Amino acid sequence: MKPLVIVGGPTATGKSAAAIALAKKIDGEVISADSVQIYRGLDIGSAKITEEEMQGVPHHLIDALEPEEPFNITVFQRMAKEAIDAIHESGRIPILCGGTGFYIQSVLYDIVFSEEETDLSYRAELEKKAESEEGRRELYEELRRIDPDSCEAIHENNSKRVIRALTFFKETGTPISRHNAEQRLRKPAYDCCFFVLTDERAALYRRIDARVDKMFEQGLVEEVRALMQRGVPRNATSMQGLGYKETWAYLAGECSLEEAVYEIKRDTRHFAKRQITWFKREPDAIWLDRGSFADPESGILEAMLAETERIKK
RNA sequence: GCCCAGAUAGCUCAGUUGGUAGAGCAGAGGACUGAAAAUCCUCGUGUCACUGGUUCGAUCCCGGUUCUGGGCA
Repeated sequence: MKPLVIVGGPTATGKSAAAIALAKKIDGEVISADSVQIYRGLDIGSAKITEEEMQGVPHHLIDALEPEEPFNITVFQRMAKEAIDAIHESGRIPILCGGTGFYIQSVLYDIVFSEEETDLSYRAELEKKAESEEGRRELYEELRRIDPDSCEAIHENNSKRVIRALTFFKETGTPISRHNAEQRLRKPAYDCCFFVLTDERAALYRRIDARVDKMFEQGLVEEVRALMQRGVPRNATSMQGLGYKETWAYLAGECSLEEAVYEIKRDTRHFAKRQITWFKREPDAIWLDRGSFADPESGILEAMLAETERIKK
């Protein structure tokens, strides 16, 4: 199996810097597993690292899409696999670095998704139906008919996932619950070192608050204004990013700047919690807690180097 | 100084016609396999400010004290 290093963890734990430091030591290249940094022009709000910070280490899947373009896990998976293959080809080590656990998993386990959705009208129809409460109930009953196991796993209120289950069945003729059960059995597709950077909760939250304040000092409002003026639609995938949707609301006059800042900090905290939950399911992850090192930067690098010896060969 | 209104969960507040109390937010935990920075689920004991009194029983009624608003001087 080919080697792959993964650097995951919640936001604001120093993943990017750790990945670069490691890349320089083991002759690696970085692939970003981040649903917002992929977009050109979304720099401040995504805490995208700069050219200088990259220190000459090649980075993939950063600035790879225009802000108007849609993005989802299948696009990510395809692009990430292409990058990994190319890096292996050149004899170097790919380092997948980012906070989106779902994306990381899709690569590590090489999850199979269904074919491209062809009938978009069906999905639109379901989405319209989901706007009302009785419509949502009907969708759920429909799901119960075709795939009762999914009803066990998906809550009635989670119409996003109910809709996906229904469209999946329509496209493939098989219940998504069966498909998911199969995918869950997959084993890692790489010889992998999976690091999860973390920190004591209070320290993490302090760092998140500081980072959000810094984003506004750096001009997040201007960044979002420029995207608006460029004509990026509000419902674009890129504008769902934390910091972007709230700043947009502020610029649209829907809330005060203080409210926007408060919400970004709060929602980023919630997000960090969800990220941690995601990584906890990973059985072979090596957790590196910043608080347990006298000097987190060098301590984490040393720990990573010791582990990656195994896959370098 | 006087008058009025408050004081209940970390915060904002509701409530108990007297039988020791509950929402939202915050916080915590979880799910997730084509929007994932998305979407969704679960979790609520706190000297009901303090202190006397009435009462079988007071957070609730009455008196006093302290504090916080607002008004009048």
